[in-house]
Amino acid sequence: MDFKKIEKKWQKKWADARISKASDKSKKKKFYCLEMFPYPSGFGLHMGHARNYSLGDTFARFKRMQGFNVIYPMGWDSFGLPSENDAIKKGIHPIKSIEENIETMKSQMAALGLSYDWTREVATHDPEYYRWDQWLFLKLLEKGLAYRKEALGNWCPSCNTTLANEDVKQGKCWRCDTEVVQKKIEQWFVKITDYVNPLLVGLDKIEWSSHLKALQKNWIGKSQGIEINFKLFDSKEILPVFTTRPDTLYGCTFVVFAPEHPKVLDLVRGTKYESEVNDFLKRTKKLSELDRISKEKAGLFIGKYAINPVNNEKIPIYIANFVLMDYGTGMIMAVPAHDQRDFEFAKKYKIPINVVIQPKNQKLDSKKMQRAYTEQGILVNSGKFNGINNLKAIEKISEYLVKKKVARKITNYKIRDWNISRQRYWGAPIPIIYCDKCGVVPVAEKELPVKLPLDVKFGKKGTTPLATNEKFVNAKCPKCKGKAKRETDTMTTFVDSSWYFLRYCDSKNKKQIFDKNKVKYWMPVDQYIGGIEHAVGHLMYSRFIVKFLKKLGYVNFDEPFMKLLNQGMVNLGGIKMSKSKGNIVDPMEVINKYGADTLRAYLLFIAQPDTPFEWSDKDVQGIYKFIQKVVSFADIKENKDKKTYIETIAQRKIEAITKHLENLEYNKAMIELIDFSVKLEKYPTKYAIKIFLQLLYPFAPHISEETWSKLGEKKLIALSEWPKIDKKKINESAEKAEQAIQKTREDIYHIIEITKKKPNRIFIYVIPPELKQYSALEKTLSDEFKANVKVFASNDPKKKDPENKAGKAKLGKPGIYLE
RNA sequence: GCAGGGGUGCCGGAGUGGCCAAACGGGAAAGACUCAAGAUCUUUUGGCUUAGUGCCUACGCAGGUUCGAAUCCUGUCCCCUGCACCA
Repeated sequence: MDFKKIEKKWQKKWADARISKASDKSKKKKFYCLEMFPYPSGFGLHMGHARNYSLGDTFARFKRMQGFNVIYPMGWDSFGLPSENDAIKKGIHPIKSIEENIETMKSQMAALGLSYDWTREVATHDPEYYRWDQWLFLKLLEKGLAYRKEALGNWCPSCNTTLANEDVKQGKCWRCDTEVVQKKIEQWFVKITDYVNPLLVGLDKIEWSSHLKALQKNWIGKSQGIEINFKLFDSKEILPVFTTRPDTLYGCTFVVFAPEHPKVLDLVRGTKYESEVNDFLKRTKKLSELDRISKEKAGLFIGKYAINPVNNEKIPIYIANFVLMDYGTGMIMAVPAHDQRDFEFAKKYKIPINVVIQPKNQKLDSKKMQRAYTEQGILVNSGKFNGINNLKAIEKISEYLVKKKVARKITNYKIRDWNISRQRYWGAPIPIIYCDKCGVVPVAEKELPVKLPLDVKFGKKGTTPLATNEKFVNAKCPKCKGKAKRETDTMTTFVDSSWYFLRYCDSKNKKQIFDKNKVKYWMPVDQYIGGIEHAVGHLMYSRFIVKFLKKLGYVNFDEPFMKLLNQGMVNLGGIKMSKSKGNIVDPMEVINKYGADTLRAYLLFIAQPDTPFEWSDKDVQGIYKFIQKVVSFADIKENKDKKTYIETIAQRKIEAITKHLENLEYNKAMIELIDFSVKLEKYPTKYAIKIFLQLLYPFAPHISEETWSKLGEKKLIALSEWPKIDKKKINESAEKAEQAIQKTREDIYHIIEITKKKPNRIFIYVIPPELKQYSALEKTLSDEFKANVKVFASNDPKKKDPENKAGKAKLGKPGIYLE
């Protein structure tokens, strides 16, 4: 079987028939099927891509057959670090490597039989693309959503750039796994925090997995509580703290500042604590984020006291390494009796522990406590709130404090503004000019794009490649026309990818980011497919940008991706396939050996699409056998004996496979297909085979097309209509079954009558799938009859046919057998 | 700690109230073909077994509902994934 030849042939025929073309002008209902676009890597497609795109292509082909006007585009997330690093190491300019890589990957995608509409292709390194990144940036700036500030940022020492919080996974760089350090640097931020509520509320509208939604919810980290004002002792100064547990306020025995809190130095200035505090700050600063977390709680009394507003107690003020500057107010009220961290700290520094919540019918002794009591309970030592359940007390004490004007209700979020600056070359330049006179000046919209110069030097220490091109750096101030310098940072590639799906709708537009009407027709994306690693990055940014564009009036929807499927990883040896681990199987090798259809069908069959699976060559061979069986259907002899049976099966398969595909249960659909093929082998009819091929086509398009044409079909299967259930056939079959059962019942009575014998057992051997009804037949027989007879029905001649069991009774044909 | 998802035979993985000792694929065993291997095909693959259309034990564990439970309910144990000194 020459798969390569067959596959090439059909790929060409599909291209000639333009089956992938998504028409902007169509009366059909649209369907937007999208996969996350790849970075054009020098290593080409990996198995993860193959899995991702097989899922997408199968779905797109399915939807086309269902009669939708399907847009199924592909493009390139072509800015980014790897090619820049290659440029430094190997001296190849990114523009060269990227464009070569794109060509390679494109041909690999073709080999896999992916039916993209290439007329809509985009590449983010194209100035015609990134000018709209810059345009977006200017819009954000104009609306006050982009700002520049010097702040502690996540710095990856290996990538030599800052990272957004979303790029840091478990304290490490998402790209290179290097531990991230904190570095103070001036960067551009986007106020994604202005959109927390829409981002949260919008989740209810979209069909994403609860897991993914939870990730985003977690990341946004909404928590409602109150900000309580503690007074500085002997002063009018107010120290606000944020808490979600005002019910424990009576048990607060100290307050703690984050070490970096600016107030701290003010408070100790000129006191005997100053040098000690400075020492402590120096030590904490040295620690990386990770070390700081893993280290034991450590802190320092700073010689000052605060007043607990609820009982006017004078309590000491500390600084401590476990308090975060960028959450809440950077200061906490510590309740050692009921918070484990505070408990440990209090034990270490011998601070009093006051129990204010107790379980019912039990007294807690603070001296004997081994750990904080964090369960529910009844308030004690809490003045007029004694005896109240602590959950209820949260509300009561809050109200009391708000009334007293020492607190206000507040909602806090964990999510931070989005740092978009990268100190790297291969990205979209940020369209900003710095003028000594006028300050920060945006480039005018009509001057876009600010082109990324190709003539730069790589690998110069202490500077970025962009800064080595003086022609680029030195610019005229747009305002005063005086000498000025350009921003040499570029944007994170996540800006590029936060709107590319909109550009597909109108990829050639030179006048505007896109035509509103075209986007209105195609968007939102009906089915998005991609990795879960983008849960809080790309998927959050895209939602944000779309909401922003809606506010600007550019789009009329506020959620870009209605349905999302996160495909699972492909493992080998128990871990994810990766070049660095050396455990990869190259999809192209599999295609060369077994053909694209085998690879696709295998990837879809082997596991639920969202579950990781272990690669197995043996399993691939199993699917290969199946594919070969399909080929043999082209010259199979019809067997009309069981026409009704196999045609009814066909109806069932249409129903099941359609349902499974709609639910993205590709593996189950494949199981049904394989099962169908087993039955077809036994009772083949042309009608059933044709339905089978149509159902198989989205999964294994080439071989389905080939077999289809060998059966004498002139029209492409790709252009055929998705099979519909033929109710007549189902009814017909049900009727037949009903008749057969009727007849069986009569026959049983009849046989007994004429033989005058009472059989011990009756075995009904049947083919039709309505086995349940046969099984129920026993119940319809008379009681007297039932008392002596066992009725058994089976449709499995293989297992139950005694012929196969040590040559017992002959049982070749379906019918009634009495013993 | 918070949040999400799971426990089915040798393995992967279907099955959500009776066609279930459990689909489909892999593995293993036997046979056919072959000088042989591979490929292919056929059969077997929980235990007992008088070989039966039988009995017993089984879908993490323990109970419950039901004529009937892998499937529903309650409790419990275990595993995975994400976030995390977030106050």
